[in-house]
Order: sequence, then structure tokens, then C-alpha cells
Amino acid sequence: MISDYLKKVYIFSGLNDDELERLTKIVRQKTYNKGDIIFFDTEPYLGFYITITGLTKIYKISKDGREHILHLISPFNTFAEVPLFENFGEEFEESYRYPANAMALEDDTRVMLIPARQFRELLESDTKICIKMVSGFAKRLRHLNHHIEELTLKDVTKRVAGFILTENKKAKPGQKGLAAITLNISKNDLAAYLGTIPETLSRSLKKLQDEEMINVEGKNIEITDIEGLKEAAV
Amino acid sequence: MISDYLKKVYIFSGLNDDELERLTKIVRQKTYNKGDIIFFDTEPYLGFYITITGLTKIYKISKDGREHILHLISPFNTFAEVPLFENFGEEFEESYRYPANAMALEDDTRVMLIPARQFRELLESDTKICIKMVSGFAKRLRHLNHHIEELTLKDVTKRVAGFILTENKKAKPGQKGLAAITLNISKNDLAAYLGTIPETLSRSLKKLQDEEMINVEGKNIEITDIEGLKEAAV
DNA sequence: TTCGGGTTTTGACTTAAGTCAAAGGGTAAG
DNA sequence: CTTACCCTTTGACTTAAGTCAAAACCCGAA
Repeated sequence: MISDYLKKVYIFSGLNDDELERLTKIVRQKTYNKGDIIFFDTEPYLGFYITITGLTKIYKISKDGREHILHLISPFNTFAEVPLFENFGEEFEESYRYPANAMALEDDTRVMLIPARQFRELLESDTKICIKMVSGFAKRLRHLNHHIEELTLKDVTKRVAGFILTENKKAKPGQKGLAAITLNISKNDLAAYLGTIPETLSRSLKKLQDEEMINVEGKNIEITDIEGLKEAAV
Repeated sequence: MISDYLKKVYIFSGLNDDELERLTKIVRQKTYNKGDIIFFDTEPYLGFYITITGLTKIYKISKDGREHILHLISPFNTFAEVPLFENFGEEFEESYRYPANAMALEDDTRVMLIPARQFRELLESDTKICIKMVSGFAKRLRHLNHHIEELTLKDVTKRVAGFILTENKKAKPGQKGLAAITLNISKNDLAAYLGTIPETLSRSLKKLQDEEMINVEGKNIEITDIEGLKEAAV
């Protein structure tokens, strides 16, 4: 049921049944397979998306083909809302483009498209969504700030260490004992997310393993010395 | 007059006199000299700021002293609003910190502090500010996206070329003919903004000059080959 | 099971950019 | 006018990370 999904989306969590009903009428569902493009940054902007199942990467490509992943979008998170709000006062422009590319990273990645025009109308009449939206944007700004800080002030090994620690914190919050994470993306993608290339990522993981902080087995990374890892990430 | 300043701030541009009046009552003015710290990222969060005169840099420092500038804030722009909205539903936390450091870059840099608690109350009662806020955040997200793209996918010389072009566009929008920009920050700060160090910036500028695209004279940079520069920036 | 694709790792090499040290240059204060 | 300080540039060197090429690995389809 569409509205059950919508309820789990942070920005819609305060809506009542009537408002949800209105929303369900305007959303469009789409399903993608691994590697499918959801949109390119050259396409005209239709509206923003919600990931329902699977995983989506938001990324940019340089002229010579290097890729950088800005966000990884997991279920019930939104993406591509930014163009909706730039120049909000003015009439919605046909010329708006998506700010980056989006690709499904897993088979059966289901997303919902919320068309821009209709959603704008909904928003004008509802201040709750607006506050949620600001709050969501604030979190994303915080995330991007952190991302920039990592990219500019830390070397690759520190970034890898930091990534493992954050993933671990997300996975088991507040739990002690020997920790481990399982990557849900390829190491190629992880490299692109950490602002490097697969070869360098591989060497960094090896280095952390040689220093006996982690144990890498395919997509599983066991943390053997969490304090050391924290030290290595700063 | 305080309210005259406030009117020029984007997020407050839709307020009526009564609302402006309420706002003037809660703001606090402060003046800083070049090099003065406005806040550190370790300090408890009091509220957000508006630059009235002068220039402010928002920056992060690595453990070994390298600095990276995230934003340069010119008059009538706001900064440090993010902590205000994270976890908006919940009660305002004493434990919130500023997301980065802020320093005045010019003498007589005047700012206004909008205390968090009072502003939150104002916001709950006013949906116009909220929409402006989302819109402002959207612009900043776009800016950070672009910043990350530059940092990860382009070398220093490309970033320098790109910076000169954007500054030129800002300075004289829509004007043709031989163009020039004047830096309002030191080259040390420019380096920190472009994610590099002064020595490398110096060499990049020299390279662009040797390729006869620009002419650097102190803080003045004359563009001698704008098409070449555009090509060099991609 | 084997084949063939992509992914990951390894090794050898190159290069962009950082470090360190010193020399210029501009400017404000004495 | 001179000093002192900071900002900027230059040169010589080091290094982290990227490139290129090949091998190893992994896994699904035939």
C-alpha cells in the first residue's frame, strides 16, 4: 500500500490520512534493476524521488570519466528535492535540471516519483511538511559539510577508517563487543564515495589490516581494534 | 536602523513591519576586526548570524593545522542556521555545537546574532519564513554539491580557472568585453577555499598566466582569454 | 563443471600536489 | 626612512595517490 510507505518517509511523517490520500494520488511508482539510470543531470526536472526498496547512488562524473558519489540513498529516504525549492517564489521553470545523476545499485530498486508542480501546491497549503523539509535539508547540509571536511582535510586511509566506524555505529547503535560491518555496495562504489579509486581503497584497507585494526573478508569487515581505528580516523 | 538591514536578508524579505519589529527585539549586534573569531565549532550553539558589513569565513581545521574554507559570507547573508533545524521536533538542546569555525576577514565586520530559542518561536508562527528557509538551504546544498564536485573531480588549476569565471560572472552579470576581477580575500584564504595551499595556488595562477588566459597583478586578475579559461575550467 | 563477465588486488611507474626553506614584496608603525 | 611583519612567490624535494597493466578472484549462466 502506497500510503504505508509514505508514512515511513520522514518529511511525510506528520501528515494525516486525508493529506496522505492526496499525496498517493500524485505519486508514480517505478522499478529499476542494478545499473539502471534513474535520471541524468542533463534531464529536465520532473520532481523528487523516494527510495522504497533497494539502493540508489547520486553521483557526478568528470570529463575524463572519474566518478564521485555524493549520496547513497536507502529505503524511505528522499533525493533530488533541491531543484524544487530554488527560486521558490517564482513560477516553476521547465528549464530546471537534476543536480546530479542517479543510478540503482541493486535489482528491484523501487522508487516513487513525486511530481514537482503538484507537490508545490500541496506544500503551500501545509506548513508541517515545510518544517520537516527544512529539517531534512539541515541534516543533509550537515552531511555534506562533513563529507567536504573528510575529503579536504584527511587522507584516504583516515577516510576509510572513518567510514567503517560510522557504518558500524549505524548498524549496531549502543552495542559493545567485537564489531563488524557488511558492505552493501561494491568496493568500486565505495571508492567513488570516499573520493578515491578502487586500487587506492584496496591498499588502504590492506594497510589498516596490516596494522591489525580490521579484518577484511570480501564484503565483511571485522573490527579488531576499535580504539586504534578511532585513533587512525582523526 | 536594524530593520532596514533585516529587510535585505533573503529569508526575512517577505516579513511585514510587525514581524520585523518582533525580530529586531531579539537580535544582538556585534562587531569584529580582521582575524577575530566569531565562534569555534566547539562552542555551544546560541543562534545563527547575519553578516551586515565586512566578510566572514566559515572553515574547518585539520588536526595538523590545515584549513579548509567552506563558505565566504558577504553582507546580508546568513550563516550557522543548520543546528537550529536538526531535530526540529524535539526540545532545543543545550548540547548543540556550531558546525564549523567562523572568523571575520575584514576590520569592522558587523554581524547580528539571532538567538535560537526565540527565533524558533517566531518560525512556528510564520510559514513564509519557513519556505524562504527551505529555499535558502536548497541554494546552499546546490553550492556544496558544486564545491564537492570541483574538489573531487578537478585539479587545482581547473578549480582556479572556475573560481575566476564565477567571480567574474558575479561581478558583472551580462556584460561583455575584457573582464577582470578583484579578490576581496587574501591568496592564503583563496587557497584554503579552493582546497589547496598558497604555494600551489601561486603556481596555478602562474600557469594560467603563462598560457595567456589571465594577467595577475596583486589582487587584480584580468581575463585575457575568456574562452580559453572556460575550456581550462572543465 | 566450465566459461566469461565483472570485481578486486597487486605490482611497477608517474605525477600532481604538498613540504620545507628562503627570498621578495608591500605596508603600517615607529 | 627604516624596521618589522605578513603575504606571496620561487626553488628543490618528498610523498600520497593516481595510472596502467596484469593476475587473481568470484559468481552466475550455460
